Amino acid sequence: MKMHNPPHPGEVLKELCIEPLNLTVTEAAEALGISRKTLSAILNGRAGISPEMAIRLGKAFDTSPESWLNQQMQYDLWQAEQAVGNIEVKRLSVA
Amino acid sequence: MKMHNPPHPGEVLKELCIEPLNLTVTEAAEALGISRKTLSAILNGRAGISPEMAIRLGKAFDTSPESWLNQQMQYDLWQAEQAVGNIEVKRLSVA
DNA sequence: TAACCAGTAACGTTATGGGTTACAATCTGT
DNA sequence: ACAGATTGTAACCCATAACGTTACTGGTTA
Repeated sequence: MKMHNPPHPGEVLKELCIEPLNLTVTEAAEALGISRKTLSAILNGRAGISPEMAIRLGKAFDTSPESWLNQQMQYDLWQAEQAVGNIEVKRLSVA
Repeated sequence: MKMHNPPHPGEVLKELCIEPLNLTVTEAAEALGISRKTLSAILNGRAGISPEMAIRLGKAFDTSPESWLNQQMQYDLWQAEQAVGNIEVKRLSVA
């Protein structure tokens, strides 16, 4: 039932992009055109990947913005499912 | 180059879910457990699909929350790409 | 020791989701 | 034509979140 909680995209960013290239947070932030604080927040899971940030990451690391936003979506969805236990919604489908 | 602007998920929701079932906005909002105003905003493209809303839509219409969030992601990404013309980002990839 | 690096707290700005209430316009059925 | 339902939307409130600057603190290293 795919019950594994998805990693925060910031972790992936750190482990797959920043660390392999031996980049400091300061350097990376500068290259991305954002503040050191903002990147730090992302890397430490205290901020999500915004659409604009996904574009920046895509350009910097030559990846697709969608891949970043997809990870973020999986993460957010998981969080939301945990947060709201069972919402009361009437079924409206034909089934 | 896939230069078509993605439809707002609200349009899709209206055309594929609300209208086919002959639901009024008021009824649908009530069934979803949200305010009429909130649903109206979504249907008219003035609000996006939040993760929690995607869960509600998934339960109500027996669809996957991911499908709604995916549409929202495509829409947001396209908007962001239009908004920020060309952001200045240094390339950090190995290539 | 001095320089750099990272996390983070404090503060402000802007944007967005969501709720309630209320009003005006439009259907719709009797 | 009149009454009720339906809808968009404005006004106002609240909470959250992204982003920035400044500044402090602790750790690492040349």
